[in-house]
Amino acid sequence: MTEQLDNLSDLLPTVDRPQRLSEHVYSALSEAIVEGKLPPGERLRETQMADALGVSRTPVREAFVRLKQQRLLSSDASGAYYVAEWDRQTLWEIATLRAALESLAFSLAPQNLSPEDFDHLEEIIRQMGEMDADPASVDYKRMALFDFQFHTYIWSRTGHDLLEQALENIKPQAHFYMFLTRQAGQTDYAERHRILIEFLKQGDRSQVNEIMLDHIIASSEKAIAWWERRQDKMTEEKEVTE
Amino acid sequence: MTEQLDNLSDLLPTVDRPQRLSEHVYSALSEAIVEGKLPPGERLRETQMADALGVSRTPVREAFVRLKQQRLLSSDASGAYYVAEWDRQTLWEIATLRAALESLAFSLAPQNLSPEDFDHLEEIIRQMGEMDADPASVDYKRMALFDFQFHTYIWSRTGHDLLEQALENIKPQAHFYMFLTRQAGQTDYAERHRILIEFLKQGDRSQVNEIMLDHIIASSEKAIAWWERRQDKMTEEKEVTE
DNA sequence: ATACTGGATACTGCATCCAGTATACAGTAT
DNA sequence: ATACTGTATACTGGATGCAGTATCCAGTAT
Repeated sequence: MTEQLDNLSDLLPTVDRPQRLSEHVYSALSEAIVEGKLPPGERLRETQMADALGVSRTPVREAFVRLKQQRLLSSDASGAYYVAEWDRQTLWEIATLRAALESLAFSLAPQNLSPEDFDHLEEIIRQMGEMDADPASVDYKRMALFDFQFHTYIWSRTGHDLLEQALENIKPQAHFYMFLTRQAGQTDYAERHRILIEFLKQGDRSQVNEIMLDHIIASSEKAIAWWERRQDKMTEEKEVTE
Repeated sequence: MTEQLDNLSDLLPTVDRPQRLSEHVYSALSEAIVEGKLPPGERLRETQMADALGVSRTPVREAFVRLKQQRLLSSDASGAYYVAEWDRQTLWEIATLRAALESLAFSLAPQNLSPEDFDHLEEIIRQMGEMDADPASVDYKRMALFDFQFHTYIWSRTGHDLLEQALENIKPQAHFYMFLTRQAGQTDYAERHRILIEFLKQGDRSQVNEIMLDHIIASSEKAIAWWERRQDKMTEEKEVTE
């Protein structure tokens, strides 16, 4: 047993360590909040949540803290946690912040994009196009998946870990935003992303802000209007129940 | 006792709640790290830190998690924590990310700035000028204070909570960066901020990126060079000690 | 009935405890 | 001596315990 095997780590698959429980709790909660399964304003209790998920309070606590930082939860002076109630202002903040970060991403990525990368991105757009063409088949979750595949791919090509993480952090909110625009009837995802590819290929870098503002914010009014209508409806229903 | 006092909260000073312990731990650690009191690469143990600060492990844990998110700590697969070791790449990431966020801040703030706000900002610059004029008296901590007063004031005028928080989150890193540029001999703080005021007053908004890149990144090479020299020196010293 | 007050209940923040795993070290074999 | 291996120690993630405080509700006074 004295042979040299200095490339062992290349040969063997890495054992995947069990994720931290707080990660699970975090993703379960962020998904539920974004999809509206946990109604805005709802109070969340550590104990209750721990019991529901079959874990102790510690990981729940950690997830709560993180969700609060991301504005998916809010908390009052006494420390009680609530599902955040978003309004026009919040949605605007999310959109503008994301636009600023994506601008940086899109101004950095081009220098690291190979022809193969573009093939990959175009394949994603092709699939988006299929869904756009047949609105009946539209499944917002699948479309969201494509959208995020596209954007996270760009993020990974920025060579900028901190930026990548910042974008990752507002992903749930962006996800929610996408959920809205889709509900509001948007069906030109492929086309809108094709514009981005064009920009990456040969765009004028100084235009990056306008491009991103258009991509992310332009459709916001429609989405927000839809959101506010839904809000009203939910409030009514609540009043009936009570 | 039936008089009406519906403006009670205006009359009485609010009782200041005791801050969370994890906040104290967080700020103590971030300061220590930024000022190099905790050497990069140093392993930090929850127990040790808890004992040192006279608290239990729980708040220390919470602070560690937050510091890790902000890249002030790193941790390996086994979960052990270390003071982050920054390199040229990290410093570049911090500077570019901050520039992107400040760009957004500086494009939003002008519409909310009153003449009084400008008076306030100019007063800060005046004090900076005094320190610049007399390099011998320079106290980096005091200058950092002015710098942050200036910037956080802008942040608070953006009307964008999420952005404000994002900037607040990279404040320790920005602070460290400032610490570097100061060591590297920069003495034109007042002048550099005067440019920003000019921009806020009447600048061409589409130039915001260039302005911020200049303000934040232009001096980075000097700072990074200084940093790398310091790194080398510290490594040598360490070798002597060992 | 409505408004107030006191006490029971419940929840959060912090401390401590426990289990599983990594690290350090000493003893053994080469 | 150097390399290996088994054990003892220590550390982290997660569970639980405890104290202080907020919330809820019933009983009393108006």
